[in-house]
Amino acid sequence: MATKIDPRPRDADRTREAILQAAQQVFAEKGFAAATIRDITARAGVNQSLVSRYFGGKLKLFEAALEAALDARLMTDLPKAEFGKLIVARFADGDGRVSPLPMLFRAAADAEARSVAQRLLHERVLEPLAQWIGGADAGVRAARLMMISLGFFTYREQLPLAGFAGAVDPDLRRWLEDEFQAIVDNGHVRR
Amino acid sequence: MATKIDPRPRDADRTREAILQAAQQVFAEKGFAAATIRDITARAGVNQSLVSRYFGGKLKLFEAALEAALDARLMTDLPKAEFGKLIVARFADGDGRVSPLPMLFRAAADAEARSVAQRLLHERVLEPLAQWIGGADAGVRAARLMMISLGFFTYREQLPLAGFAGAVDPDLRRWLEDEFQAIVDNGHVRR
DNA sequence: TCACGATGTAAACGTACGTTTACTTGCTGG
DNA sequence: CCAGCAAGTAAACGTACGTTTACATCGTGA
Repeated sequence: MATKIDPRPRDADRTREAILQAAQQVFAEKGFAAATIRDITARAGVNQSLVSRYFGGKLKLFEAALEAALDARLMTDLPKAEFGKLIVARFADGDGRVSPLPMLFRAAADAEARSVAQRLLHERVLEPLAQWIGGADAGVRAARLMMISLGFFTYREQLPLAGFAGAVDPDLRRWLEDEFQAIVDNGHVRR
Repeated sequence: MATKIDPRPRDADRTREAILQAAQQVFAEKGFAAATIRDITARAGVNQSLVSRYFGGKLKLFEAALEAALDARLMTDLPKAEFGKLIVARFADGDGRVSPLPMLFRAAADAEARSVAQRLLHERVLEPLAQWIGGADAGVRAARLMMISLGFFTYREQLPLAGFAGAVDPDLRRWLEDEFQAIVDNGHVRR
């Protein structure tokens, strides 16, 4: 028999990364409580015990996965001039990355995961967002942005209704674009 | 020893109702997966096996509880002229009833409960809402109303941030009122 | 070379859950 | 008065989970 070439030689960093990526997917799909370590590690192709070894448990893995997902800048990398169109396109059509938003609010069912999500949402999303928006009422405008985003995601991915699971209704899309654009412009919807 | 007066004589209907009310509370607080039958029945003061006996299982109990919570009209009982102010007051300040919205989206973590929530949300909330709003684009406007409501609840109760858990910021409140009012008026925000 | 730590695995453990079963208690119609 | 059914209970069952443990395997520095 030919010498077996192991396609995945022993590499702790690579294994850690594989677990982390699988965790991002599974946590985003199923939420914290419904996601199982057996599912995550199976998707990563590694043994289940490695989660405890490398991350210290399920909650710590969730925290690491959420933080990694939030590492990619979520909104503040877009040009303000066309923010509305671009952010709706990113949310509605996807851009290939795993969005951290489903992870954020699907985690809320579990009390421990919720407190982690709260802290990270505040530190990594809301504060940078308010800074990026700027101005006196930046906090309120960031909150509005967050509320609409969460509502959109909840409505679209969490409770997808008939006729809404696919493409977004053009009128609804235009309203979303206007709202998002108004928030970064001056807080008022221009119509 | 004096004769013991049982404060809760055998009464299947009363027991059923006690379970149903406890279920509404616990499901709203913890979501479907995190809520346990033992917790619900303990709060109702009855044996755990009665859930299977009276409702046929946890999922059926959830369906019954959600349907009962949705029985109270959620939005369409308010006068359209002051809809914005009143609906925000109901959402932000509460009106004593158990709101079905937390149940709705906290259920979304579980796949089976989610499909139940989807169907009931559509049948019992969105369709009556669109009918109540009326007009050609009633569907889109109902969707906007639902998105903002879900976003508000998610942001407020699910991921309560520092400074947002208590009273709602006056500016944010005004924005919410305007948005809600505009949806029932003509779909456009008047400013 | 080879012992030893790093890496990975399989199996077992303890726990908590939803559900079912066997049983007890209380009421009521004839 | 009492048989029979409704109502309620306690305990057990089967399962799935996160975690831990004991063991196997690989690579590498002295």
